[in-house]
Amino acid sequence: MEYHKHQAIYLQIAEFVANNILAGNWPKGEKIASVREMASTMQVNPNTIMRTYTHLSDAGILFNKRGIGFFVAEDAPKKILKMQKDKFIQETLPVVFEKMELLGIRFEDLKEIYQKGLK
Amino acid sequence: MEYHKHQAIYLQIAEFVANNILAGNWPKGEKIASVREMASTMQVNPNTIMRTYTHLSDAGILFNKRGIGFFVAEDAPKKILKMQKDKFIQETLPVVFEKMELLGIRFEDLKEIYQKGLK
Amino acid sequence: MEYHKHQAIYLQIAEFVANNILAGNWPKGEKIASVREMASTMQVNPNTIMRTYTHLSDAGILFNKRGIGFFVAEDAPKKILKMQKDKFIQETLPVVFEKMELLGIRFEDLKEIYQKGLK
Amino acid sequence: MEYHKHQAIYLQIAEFVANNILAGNWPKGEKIASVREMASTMQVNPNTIMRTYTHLSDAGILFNKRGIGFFVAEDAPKKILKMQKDKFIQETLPVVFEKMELLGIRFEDLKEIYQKGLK
DNA sequence: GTGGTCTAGACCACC
DNA sequence: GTGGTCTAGACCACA
Repeated sequence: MEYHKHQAIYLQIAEFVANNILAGNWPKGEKIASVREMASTMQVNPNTIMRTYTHLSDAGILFNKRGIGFFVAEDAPKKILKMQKDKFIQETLPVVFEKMELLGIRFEDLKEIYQKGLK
Repeated sequence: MEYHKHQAIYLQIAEFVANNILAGNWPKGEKIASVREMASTMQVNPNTIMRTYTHLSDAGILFNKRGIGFFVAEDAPKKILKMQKDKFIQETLPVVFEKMELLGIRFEDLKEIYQKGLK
Repeated sequence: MEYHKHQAIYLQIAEFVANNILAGNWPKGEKIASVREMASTMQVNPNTIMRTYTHLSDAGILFNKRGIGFFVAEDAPKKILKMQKDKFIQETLPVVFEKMELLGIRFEDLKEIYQKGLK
Repeated sequence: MEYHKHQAIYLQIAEFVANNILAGNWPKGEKIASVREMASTMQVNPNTIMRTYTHLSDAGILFNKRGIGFFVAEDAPKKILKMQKDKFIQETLPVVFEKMELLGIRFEDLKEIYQKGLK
């Protein structure tokens, strides 16, 4: 896997994990790769994977059983969607709106463009 | 200059030229580097620069006098903005709208988010 | 097909394509010959045909689906007429007006000649 | 000299002769090349040159002295201009007007285009 | 010298 | 298979 420099690697791996869950590759309730194993697969430091798993656990997408490992939470897909939605609203949209301002596109123009796109 | 592979080189150079004009480095009416000269500077084939210049001429950003060279058009900055606006509407917005659909964000939700961003 | 040297080959082929569309040989919405196929038929380099097709697409006479081919646009005949009209105004008329100047024919004389021609 | 097939060769040579007179290469009153000499130079049959000279004599551009040769008439340039003017009005303009009709350009549009061209 | 066109051949992404 | 881009090298008209 290639990493780009515009985002922390642990977040890029978090997206990778999330996408696998969404795709159904890793069913809910199932144990996922251990920190050391995943670190080896992804060719990064185990600490980085730990941050990824902790991050996903905080979001309720994973949960862990001490001494055993990390597991896919029951409603993981739903949580992932919410996570992506939040990220989209907090990171992507502001950039889009800023560029609109720069190019002189008013919000009112958006609706027209949006409806054209649906045709 | 580095080129990324996700966009044609001639378009990347076109953006480079446009940015220089917007920045005021190349005043309107002024002759810009000849095709061969620019090709040497940018380390690409003259045909590629020819394509860049023709592209910008079609957009009204440059004009040329045969046997003399290419020049920055009078209202180049205005045309560049229009070009960027068109590109944003035709390339960026569709992707944004598609992702909105995927994440279950309705167009009506946008207005609220937009107004929050202005505070 | 014979090519004359006073005009770029890709433009002569563009006219050929336009005439076929106007004549109804290539109905709107229909796929036309692929770049390589046409190149073989016309005995020119594929790049030259690519230029022809791109030129006609820029003018809205053709459109293309990536990986599939080029197609005749819905309102192609209308666009072709506009294209020919523009060419006539930008290329033919200036030459006519220049020759008028050379021969000492004033614009006012034209009207009389024009009306005689209608009889 | 190259001949194109869209016009009789004797007329093409007539234009050639006329242009030389207008350019001042062949001063008025001067004897021009004999029929045989010109035929050799132009690589055509003497009969063709004879038609050319007769045509120009009819128009008052040349005159001949029997047994001596053909000479440039006193007011040849003026006659040539009139000849070209007549040809322009009777041959060129009708074609232009016909094409205008075909392209949907009204005579009223001409004035605007004409004045733009003068800028 | 300038732009403009054309060829031959290559490689890529997408379908 | 399709279009799309790029290179290398050539030749042309025009100024």
